Parts: sequence; C-alpha cells; structure tokens
Amino acid sequence: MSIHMRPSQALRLWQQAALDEAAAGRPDLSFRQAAILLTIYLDPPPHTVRGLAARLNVTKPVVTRALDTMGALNLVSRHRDPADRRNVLIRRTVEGSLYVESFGDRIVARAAELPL
Amino acid sequence: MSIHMRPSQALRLWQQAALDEAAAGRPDLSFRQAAILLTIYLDPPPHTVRGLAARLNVTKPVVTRALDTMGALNLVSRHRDPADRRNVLIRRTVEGSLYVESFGDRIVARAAELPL
DNA sequence: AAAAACGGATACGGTTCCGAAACATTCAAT
DNA sequence: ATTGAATGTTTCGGAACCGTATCCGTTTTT
Repeated sequence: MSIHMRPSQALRLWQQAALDEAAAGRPDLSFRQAAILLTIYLDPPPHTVRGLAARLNVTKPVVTRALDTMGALNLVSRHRDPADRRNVLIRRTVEGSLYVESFGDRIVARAAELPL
Repeated sequence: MSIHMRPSQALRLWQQAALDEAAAGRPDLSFRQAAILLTIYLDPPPHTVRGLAARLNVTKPVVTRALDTMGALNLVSRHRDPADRRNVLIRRTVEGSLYVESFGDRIVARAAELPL
C-alpha cells in the first residue's frame, strides 16, 4: 500500500518542511548534504566516502567536505577501518539520530496537515 | 482526506528526492532556497523581498542573495513595482515553473514507490 | 621488494553564502 | 521642502562549497 499524493500536495509538503527547517535556525543543509545524511541513516552500513560518492553520483571531495561540516555539527562521525586502513567508516551519532528522527516526525506532521 | 505516512517513509521519500536532485546535476539548492522558490510558486502573489524574509524568518540580504542566484538560473525574475517603486516584485518564470513542476512530479513518483 | 592500484584528504582558484552594518532610493508626513 | 520611515541592495570579513588535480598512506599485485 503505497503513498498517494498529488503534485501540488507534494510541493506544499516540501515547502512546509523547508520552511520549518529554515525557521528553526537549524543548519541549512543542501540537497546533497541531506542526501548524504539520510543515506547514512537509512541505508545499511558500512558507509565509506567512496560508496557515498558513488551512490550520489558526486566526486569524493564533495563527500569529504560534507562530512567535514556534518562532523563539526556532530551529525556523523568518522573512523578508520581497522581491517583496511585506507577506508574511513562513517557512523551515526546520537545527535544525528535525534536530528533525523525529528526531521521525519515533522514531515509526517506536515503531511497530515496538507489541504485537500 | 489527509496524507498518512510513517516517519521511516517520510525520511526515505526525502532521501530519494534528494538523491534525484543531486544526481540530476541540477542546481544544489539549500533548504532556504527551496523554501523561497516554493513559496513564490505556491503562495499567491505579489511577493516582495520583505514579505519573503518575514515568511521565512530570515534577513533581507538572504532573500536578495537567493534571488540573485535563482535569477541567474532563470528560476525567478524581479521587477520594480510601478505603484510603489521601493518594492521589488518577484515573479515566476517559464523555466521556474517547469523546474517546480517536474520536482513535484518526481516526489509523487517516489512516494508511490515507497516500500511498506 | 618494487610498482601499481586504491581510498581518502588536501591544494588551488573561483563562486556563493552568512550576519551585521551601512547605503541609495522612494514614499509619507509635516 | 525637510524630515522620517520603508524597501531593497551593497559592503565587509569570514566561512563553506565547487571541480580538477594532486598528494599521502595503505594494500595489492607483480
């Protein structure tokens, strides 16, 4: 049972959620950053820079930089892979989990409010 | 009849849409920019810098700069208000309409694909 | 052991963005 | 006509981001 919505509802939902994010004074993530963050939190680990770059079809420095800023915000953390020390494994954090969770909750709430 | 979705579905939807945007090589809009763009296209005109800034709870330069970049992308256009020449009226463009429309369509498509 | 391949970070030049403050232009009030 | 307020833009120093290319450490291959 899939989710049905009309384009106007989808756009309104996106607007409301974006307004929430902007107004809440939260970090102003870009689409790319959001995609990286959500991929880390939704897709099964392990996550590497290379893997994320391939998944998003962007270059490695883009991922490195996104991890720099999100790491500074404590939304993700980096650790060397002990097995293959070339790899960097990206892991979730408590703060990142809270951020993602509340983000999801807000979307659900906004979706429920959508006008016909 | 409102839209029901679970947080996991909302997050997955957001991820898929963000991945689409990132992969499509489209301009990498931030939440704020997206909120401004969608407000221009969803809320009834006229739209002014001040009005948008108030709606988004951001400062005026933020709106001015967002309009600079979106204007360069031909997503919006600016015109002085003939009635009160202090005002700048922000208007939609053909390209912006296409962008917003296809964005909405993509969200709808992704929503329909969501797993249970 | 030497060379090639791999994963990630860094350097570079350039663009965009931020918040705060100052700015020009226009309108309204006196 | 002057003053004052309102609207939008610009400036400033500082930060983040882009893509391309290069570098560094590690692992694999020969």
